[in-house]
Amino acid sequence: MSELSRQLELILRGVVEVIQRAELESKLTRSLKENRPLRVKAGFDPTAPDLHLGHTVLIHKLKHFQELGHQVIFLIGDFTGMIGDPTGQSDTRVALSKEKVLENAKTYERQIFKILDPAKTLVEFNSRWMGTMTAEGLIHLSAHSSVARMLERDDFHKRYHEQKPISIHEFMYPLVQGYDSVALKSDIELGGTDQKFNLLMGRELQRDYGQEPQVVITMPLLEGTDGVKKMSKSQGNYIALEDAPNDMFGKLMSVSDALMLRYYELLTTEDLAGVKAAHPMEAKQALAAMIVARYHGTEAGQQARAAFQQKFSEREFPAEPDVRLILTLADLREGQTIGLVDLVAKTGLVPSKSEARRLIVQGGLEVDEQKQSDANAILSIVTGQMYRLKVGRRKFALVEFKG
RNA sequence: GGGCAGGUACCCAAGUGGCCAAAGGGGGCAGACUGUAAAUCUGUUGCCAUCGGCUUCCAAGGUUCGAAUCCUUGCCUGCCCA
Repeated sequence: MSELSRQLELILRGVVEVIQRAELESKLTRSLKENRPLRVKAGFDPTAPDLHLGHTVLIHKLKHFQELGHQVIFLIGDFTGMIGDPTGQSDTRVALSKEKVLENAKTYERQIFKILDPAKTLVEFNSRWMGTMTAEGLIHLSAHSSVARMLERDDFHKRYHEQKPISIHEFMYPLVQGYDSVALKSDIELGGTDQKFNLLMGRELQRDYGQEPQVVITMPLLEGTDGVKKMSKSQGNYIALEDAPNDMFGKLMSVSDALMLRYYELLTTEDLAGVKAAHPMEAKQALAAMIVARYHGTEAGQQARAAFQQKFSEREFPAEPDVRLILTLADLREGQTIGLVDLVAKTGLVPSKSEARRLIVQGGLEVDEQKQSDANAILSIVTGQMYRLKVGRRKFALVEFKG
């Protein structure tokens, strides 16, 4: 197999679309001939402090390029993050402060290097060129596209017809992202399928600025834990790379069986037929352990699995409760008693007393493994004794009174 | 600048003087069941409380015995015209 086809095979694994395939091949051929690595860019907006599994689909693809000896550019959209990518959004996104964006960006670098080789990765911030662009420059940039062109985009189109607001600055987003490719002279840009419009804008702008247009490679979107919408920070359906091992494990277990297969497909190299043949719960636990191990180490993966089994499969009180509550005299009524509702509320595991009451009536409270469903019950507290509360399905508190 | 239509709970969305703490859906939570924090079914979903009370329907005023509902002003959004 030639070096070209070897590279192509790895590059094309799992991708949805390549625009244009022929251009990719000629870029690769030239790269090999001239022994000059291609500049491969993928951008991420630091709109939340965590990268999540959805991003890793792209990062793994970057990793492939890195392994093939190309120059990987991890672009942190600290400037675009302040605009907010309107892609797929039905509302204007809330603009983030510069401070917040920078704070988030810092953690990104640390997180990607769990996958990418730091020595071979170029980390860039688009504020480097956008932050110094003059108003004149911006206006010139915006002259490269038109309102009609923007409204071709389905998300804008919908919002426009649903009479929902579209702010002018949202039109700037694709332009700025496209300009990033000009500034970085990128040969290839990776993105999710939803990014196609933005990615293509890079090609147009590069042409306008006299550069050879980048090749666009789109990757599938990973659905979030709800199984429907794409995994996204703003939807809250994500599994962050820096989620604690137990959280990460639990979130993966809460995914539907169908979605589990999708995760196997996009996040692992496991044989899918084998996964389907396995017991769903076993398969899901194996997946969860695998992913936790990837980001927290093998041992953490094992431990998370054991903790999960203890807490949910066997419904035992966990080694480490969510809350340890020490009661003082001020918390108790006369005769050293406390109402159940008050007790549950004091753990802070429910937002209000009404919620605590509801939970109790519905049978969601256990004290020392005894279900307590009388909301008006009063508990006598013995000094120094530990009380183990199970609050709802997955929250536990250890309560003690020290006189 | 002018005209018109809107702003309801976490989200979407009914309600257009009392029967409204406010339909319905989504989401969340709980229970049952199970193979898991999956699926399914059921219940529940402002706050405080023993009956019952208190604060909500963009904001501030007003009309009324009584307002989410009517009036005034303001703020915000969309459409049409300029």
